[in-house]
Amino acid sequence: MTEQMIFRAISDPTRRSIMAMLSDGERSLNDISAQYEMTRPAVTKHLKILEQGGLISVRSQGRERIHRLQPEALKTVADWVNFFSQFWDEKLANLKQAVEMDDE
Amino acid sequence: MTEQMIFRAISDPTRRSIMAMLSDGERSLNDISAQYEMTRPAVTKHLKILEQGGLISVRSQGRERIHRLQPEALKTVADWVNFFSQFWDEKLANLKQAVEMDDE
DNA sequence: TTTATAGGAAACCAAACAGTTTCATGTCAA
DNA sequence: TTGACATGAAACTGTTTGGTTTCCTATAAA
Repeated sequence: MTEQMIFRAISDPTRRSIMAMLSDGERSLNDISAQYEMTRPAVTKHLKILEQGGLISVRSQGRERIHRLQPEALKTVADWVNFFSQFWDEKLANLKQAVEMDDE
Repeated sequence: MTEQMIFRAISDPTRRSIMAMLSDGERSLNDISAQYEMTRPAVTKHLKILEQGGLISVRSQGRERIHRLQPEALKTVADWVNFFSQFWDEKLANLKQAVEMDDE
């Protein structure tokens, strides 16, 4: 679950689309692959990469595999973007800093 | 400069490293490639991909090519992450929304 | 206890990617 | 105006990636 695994996982449009789908709730592999034109094994590979990046979790339920979004993994990306945000939006950066201070 | 071009650009660790370097100020190709073990043409290719994603701009100055960070391009990524941030941090999401409202 | 359903695994493929080497071009400085 | 320097461009290469097809396993339902 390195930083690179996360950036790799979100670099593909299909995988970002799957994340959006899962933001609406859990889905089985069948449910997910039904939404795409590619074959089921192709979707399986995308899900594996998302799981390796920590962006989703998977559990078995009977003969199904249920996939759930793990959005906290995106904190890594948020932090990375936030470092650069200071160069384009001082106000937002300051507010974010305030929020982080407040958390401690 | 599609969303995909941006996500592609930031998916490579060398390119993210170059962005960090440029956050400190403009750099020529020579300055940049001196920091990496790979050859200059390899760095050139990375810079081209960053440029295509709108993350850097390039200008000629004499025989040099000066590269400058364009962090605003990361707003696209920030927006995308922010959509998911509502699922992990309500407080931060609300504050961000307030900032956006305030901008209009 | 068959049969249908949900998924896993392996072998394969073409295209994209990250890198190299080699050579050409433009600009600055003696 | 010659030499050094900064870069561009093209051809090539090995590996990764996103996809396929085929076959196998496990669970649920008839």
